[in-house]
Amino acid sequence: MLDIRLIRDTPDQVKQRLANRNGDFASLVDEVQAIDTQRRAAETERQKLQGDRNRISKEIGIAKKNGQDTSAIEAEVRVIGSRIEEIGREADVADARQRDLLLSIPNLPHEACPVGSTAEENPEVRVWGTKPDYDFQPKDHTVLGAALGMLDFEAGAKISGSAFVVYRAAGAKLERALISFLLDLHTTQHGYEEISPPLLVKAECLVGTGQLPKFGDQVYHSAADDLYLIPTAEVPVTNLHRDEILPLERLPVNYAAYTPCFRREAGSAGLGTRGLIRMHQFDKVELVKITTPETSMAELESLTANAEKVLQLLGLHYRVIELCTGDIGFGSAKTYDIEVWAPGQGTYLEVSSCSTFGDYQARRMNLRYKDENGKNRIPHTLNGSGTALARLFVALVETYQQADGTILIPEALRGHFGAAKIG
RNA sequence: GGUGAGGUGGCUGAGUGGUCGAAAGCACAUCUUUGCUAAAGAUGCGUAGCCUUAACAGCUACCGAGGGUUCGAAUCCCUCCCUCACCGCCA
Repeated sequence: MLDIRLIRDTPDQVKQRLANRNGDFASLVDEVQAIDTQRRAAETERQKLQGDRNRISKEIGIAKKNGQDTSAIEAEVRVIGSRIEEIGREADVADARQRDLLLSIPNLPHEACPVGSTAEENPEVRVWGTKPDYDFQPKDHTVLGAALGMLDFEAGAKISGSAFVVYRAAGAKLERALISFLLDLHTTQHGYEEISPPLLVKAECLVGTGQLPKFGDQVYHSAADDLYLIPTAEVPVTNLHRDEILPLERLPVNYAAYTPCFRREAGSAGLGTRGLIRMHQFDKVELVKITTPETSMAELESLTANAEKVLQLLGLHYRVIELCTGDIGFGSAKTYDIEVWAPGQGTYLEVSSCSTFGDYQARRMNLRYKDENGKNRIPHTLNGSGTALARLFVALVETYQQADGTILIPEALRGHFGAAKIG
């Protein structure tokens, strides 16, 4: 969430920067300011009255010790007490309202984030490789998957409904090989610590990373236990340090985690899309960093580079685009998307989204660190997919398909997969 | 799931209704002294909010969480959570 002081001191600048986003947040900013004024007035009065009560109660204690009658003065305190209750209720209501409002205001786009309103205005940052040529018509991964017995969408639908899939045989093994390939790369080459977190988390975690309260309809929820299925490993992994004060030596924190991700995709365009492109459950290796504010921008570049390395090693053509202010996520200050080329689709697929959240998430989850002067400061959090598996699977299978219907396994993956081709 | 014990500041640990935000020790920081790879002493040392300021200071809240009793709660009552031990069950 945003710093209330920033809103208090420079509301117009805050509004101006939010105006570059999609949606109208100016009225929320006004409302927060109004509530903040109310809250502080009530808070000040409450504290003054509490001070009075503390002082007088102390006097009562002393008087009683001296055997004096205190009934009159006790009655006086009782009046103060009921006033404290009254004004305290006001203060609490205002406080809760202020927090709600702050939680529903998105992050300020970073100055370095290009201004724009739609995805069409996202600048392309760089391109790696070229679109491969085929002397045959490249097939879609669903066709290849069915022919090679790797993907079974009917079984997925039968067991769980639409947008679920069953990987089988070489498909299941390829998925598993990709997961360990990604984890090994990031842990041994890029310095990340491997994390295997719970897949069910408490509501506080989702508030911390920003999915709640606004996007509650997108996550699966177990009502009986009030636990949520994670939509991304970002949630449990970033929240590992919720409510903590990290020593400076601990930074930067670098975590890599493989988890399945669960998303309801309610009202989402493309949910009916054929194949693996948009599923309710998919695998992903996520990279998470916690850094000092000074280094977060540089860390965003290295995080993105770490994710790109995956595609380079696999020999997959991709491009990196930068999201404009109208297209970045709720909590993000700046985001790069990595899109891999899928020949069977004839389009680029987003396989990674690398963002810095500035101090937005850290503030929500009360995460701090001690700086060199021993002062508590708010660190920056970053995350990026390294990468999403289902779409990587699509790009890989479609890119390396051969005229005879077999699929070549790229050199870098053969050790993990244990064979040079499928079919 | 059952029974028992317990949750106090970075750690250990005292504190069962009234100058307790909390003794003491450890750790840490600064200073002093003796001196040498250590010792002694002094001082400081939680978090957040409010109000203010050039700065200091002041006030309020926080002793697992939330309620309650009371003029006053770390301390009494209720609910919940967590940890540990043993038992049961179990991948």
